[in-house]
Amino acid sequence: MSISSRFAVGVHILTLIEFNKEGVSSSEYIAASVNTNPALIRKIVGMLKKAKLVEVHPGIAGAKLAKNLSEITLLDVYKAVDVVQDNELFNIHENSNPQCLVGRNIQDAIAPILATAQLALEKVLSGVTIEDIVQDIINKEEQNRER
Amino acid sequence: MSISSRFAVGVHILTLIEFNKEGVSSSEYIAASVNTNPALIRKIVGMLKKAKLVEVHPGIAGAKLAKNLSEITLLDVYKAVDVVQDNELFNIHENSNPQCLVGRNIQDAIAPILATAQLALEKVLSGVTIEDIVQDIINKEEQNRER
DNA sequence: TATGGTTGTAATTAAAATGGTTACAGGTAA
DNA sequence: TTACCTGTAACCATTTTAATTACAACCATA
Repeated sequence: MSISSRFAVGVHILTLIEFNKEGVSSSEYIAASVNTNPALIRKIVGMLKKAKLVEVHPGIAGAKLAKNLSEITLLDVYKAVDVVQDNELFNIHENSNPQCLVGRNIQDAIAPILATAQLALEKVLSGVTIEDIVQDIINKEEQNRER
Repeated sequence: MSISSRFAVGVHILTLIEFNKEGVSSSEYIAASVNTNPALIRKIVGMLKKAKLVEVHPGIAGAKLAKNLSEITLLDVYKAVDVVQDNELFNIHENSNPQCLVGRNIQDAIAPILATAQLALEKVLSGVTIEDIVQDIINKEEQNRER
C-alpha cells in the first residue's frame, strides 16, 4: 500500500511550471520532464486547476501558477489530487461481528486515533510550500556545480 | 489508496485476546468476531507472533498476549503487520527525466518531507496502547448500558 | 497409537486499484 | 482552413488485496 504517485507528480508539475515560467509549459513539455504520457499530465493538471492552483485554458498551450509560490503548500497539492479522501487513509475492516463486545466497538475505538494520525501527517505537508521545494532544488544544483 | 485493513484487524485481534483472556482464542474464535476466514486470522496472528506481540504454538489452540497490555502500542501493530515498509508510505514517481533540472532533483527534494510526514503519523500511533483501546471499549459499553 | 482438533503456509481466485494509453471532441490562434 | 492544444471518456495491463481452499505438521488425550 502506498499513497498515489499523483501527489509527487503534482508537486513536480508545479515546480516545473515555476522554473519554466518564462516559457510555455504544455502537457507535452511537462510530460517530458516527468517522463510519462501527456494525457496523464493533463489529467493531473486538471485536478490542480480545479483546486485553483494553476491556470490553464482549452486550446491555449501552457499552464501557469494561479497563486504565489509561497502560498501553495504540499497539503494543497495532496488534497487537490485527492490521493486520499478525508479520514480514509486507513482501511478499517468493516464487517466486524456486532454480537461480539469487541466487534461492535472496535471501529469507533480506532477511528479517532487514525484520524489524528492522518491529521499529523497532513500538518507536516501544510508546513512546506512549493517555494521551499524550488529553493531546495536550486541549492542542490549549486552544490553539484561546486564539486 | 489506503493502508491495509490488516492493521485494524491486528488491533482487533489483540484487543479480543485480552477480553477473552480467561478463554481460548483460537483462530476460529477470533475469525467469528472479525467476521472473516480463520486462515486469514492465522496469517495475521503469525505476523504478530513474529513481532513477539503474541504467543501461539502449532497444534495448541489459542493465542495469548506476549506482553503487558500497556506495553503494546498501535505502532507496534502497524509495524508488525507491515502495511508499510520504512519510508514508503508515499509513492514517488521513479522515472523523472534526469536531463531536466527539476526531473533530476525533485525526488531528493520531496523524499525527506514525506519521511517526516510519515514519522509524524507513526508518532501518533506510538502514543496509543492496546490498553487504551480496551478501556475505551469498556467505557463505550457502559455508556450504551446507561441509555 | 489412533483420533480430533489446531496452527502454519502454499497456492489459487476474485475483485479492486493503479498507472498508463489511445482516441477524439472541442477550443484557439494564425 | 490549418495546426496545435486542452479536456475527457474509454480502455488495457499490471499489481495489490482480501479471501479462500487445501493440506502438512503438530499436539493432547482417550
